[in-house]
Amino acid sequence: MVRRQLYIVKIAVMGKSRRAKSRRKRAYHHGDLRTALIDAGLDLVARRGVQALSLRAVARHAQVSHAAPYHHFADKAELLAAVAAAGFDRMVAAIAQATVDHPPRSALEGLRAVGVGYLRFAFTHPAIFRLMFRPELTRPAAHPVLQNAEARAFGTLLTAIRAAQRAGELPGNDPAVPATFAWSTVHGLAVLHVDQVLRETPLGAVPIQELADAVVQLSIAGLQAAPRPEAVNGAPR
Amino acid sequence: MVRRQLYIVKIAVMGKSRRAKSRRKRAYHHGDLRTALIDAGLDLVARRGVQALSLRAVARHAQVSHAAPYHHFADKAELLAAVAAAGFDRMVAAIAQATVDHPPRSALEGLRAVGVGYLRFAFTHPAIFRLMFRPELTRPAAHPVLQNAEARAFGTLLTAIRAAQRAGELPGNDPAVPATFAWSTVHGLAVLHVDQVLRETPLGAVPIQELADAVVQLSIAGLQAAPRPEAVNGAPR
DNA sequence: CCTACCGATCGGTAGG
DNA sequence: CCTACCGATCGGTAGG
Repeated sequence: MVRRQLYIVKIAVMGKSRRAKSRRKRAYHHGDLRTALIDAGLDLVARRGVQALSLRAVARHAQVSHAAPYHHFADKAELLAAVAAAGFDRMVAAIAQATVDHPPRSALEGLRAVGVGYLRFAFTHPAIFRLMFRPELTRPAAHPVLQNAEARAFGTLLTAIRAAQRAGELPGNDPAVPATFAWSTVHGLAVLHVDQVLRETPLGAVPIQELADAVVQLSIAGLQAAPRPEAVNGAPR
Repeated sequence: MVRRQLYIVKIAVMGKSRRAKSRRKRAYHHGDLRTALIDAGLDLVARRGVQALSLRAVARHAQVSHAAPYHHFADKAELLAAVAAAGFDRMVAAIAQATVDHPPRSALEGLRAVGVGYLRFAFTHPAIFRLMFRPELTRPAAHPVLQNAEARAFGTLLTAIRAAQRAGELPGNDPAVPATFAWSTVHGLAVLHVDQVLRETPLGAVPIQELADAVVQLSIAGLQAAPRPEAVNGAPR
């Protein structure tokens, strides 16, 4: 307790003398370093990419020593998992915003908004998106915080599928396979774009937004057509 | 020239004395170190994952000093790009094998075989697959070898789509959007599985092979339904 | 929450 | 193709 007081005093003085140079500094020392580190991680990954996300770099970005994070996180993976979890929460917000921007007039349009929101988030925050799906950095199996955030994000998709099924706009009543398919579709486009793979193919010419709309559209078309597995067996349309 | 002879003699002797311990060693010194390094990279990534692919580790795995690779590759990225390119070639082979295993009776079945082959490769060689789509490690823009290999792989999909369009089994005559959609679909499932994301959702229960078949099926269904963009606007089936 | 320190690894180069 | 070496960075811990 006594020690903590001393820190705050010391830092307040430092903050004052350097205020012009880095105003952000003082804000990080009001007792919420944990949040400050997560914000620093989000900002750093957005600026410099996943590669730059060392524990020391995040600490530097938050203006603390590289030993400080260990006060709030067991190790590097736990810190990055928390950053990734924050990313999933932002993705959920982006999806919610997409349904606000284009109020759905049907359950299927609600589903489309989920896909559009997912892609919008990935395209707007490519580096964070990358981190969110890099299990060797975040070790999701060991970090319930991250798993829960993932579950919330996935839940928005699951809910939209279930709603469409209940409304009779999609066949079946088990959302598992349709959800996997819809997720695969938008996730695939997201990573192909974010990893700049499309750019190296003839497809690079088509504007990404056009591809995004088309892919979401085709995905829903596939879901609607679901209960005809024999269609592929060669019979012409 | 003289120097090279000396190396070979020296290594031959070493190889002899250690033959029981590492038979592979001698094979790496017949003048094709480049290939040996690529093979070592493929083997190493499969065993220990993308994380383990340092230039030095690859050299170690190939039983040469860590300076040796610079004789054949400008830097680490060029080596990893060559490994990734070899991965794309193996993927093309896997796709070809899938069409052999299940000879298509229609253009659409040919397209399905491409998707199944893609997924089979990803599931069989997850770590190599990961490397193939990690541009920060391979810097594809700087390595034509890799870009060409990517183009060959993508070409198999493009060809299958075009064939289906010409046969009248798929609508339209521009393969760009259908190819992007089909690729996104299988690629999305591949990375969600390889990155073990599905495992952390309720979907983890469904066997991956079942998901793979369903996703390919639904993808093709979406392509067939393509020319009805108004279908999503709420009209019940 | 900081300073100081550890061992380890890395990419790359000199120089033969 | 090797040995020896460089500078840099890293994750983590001691110890206060």
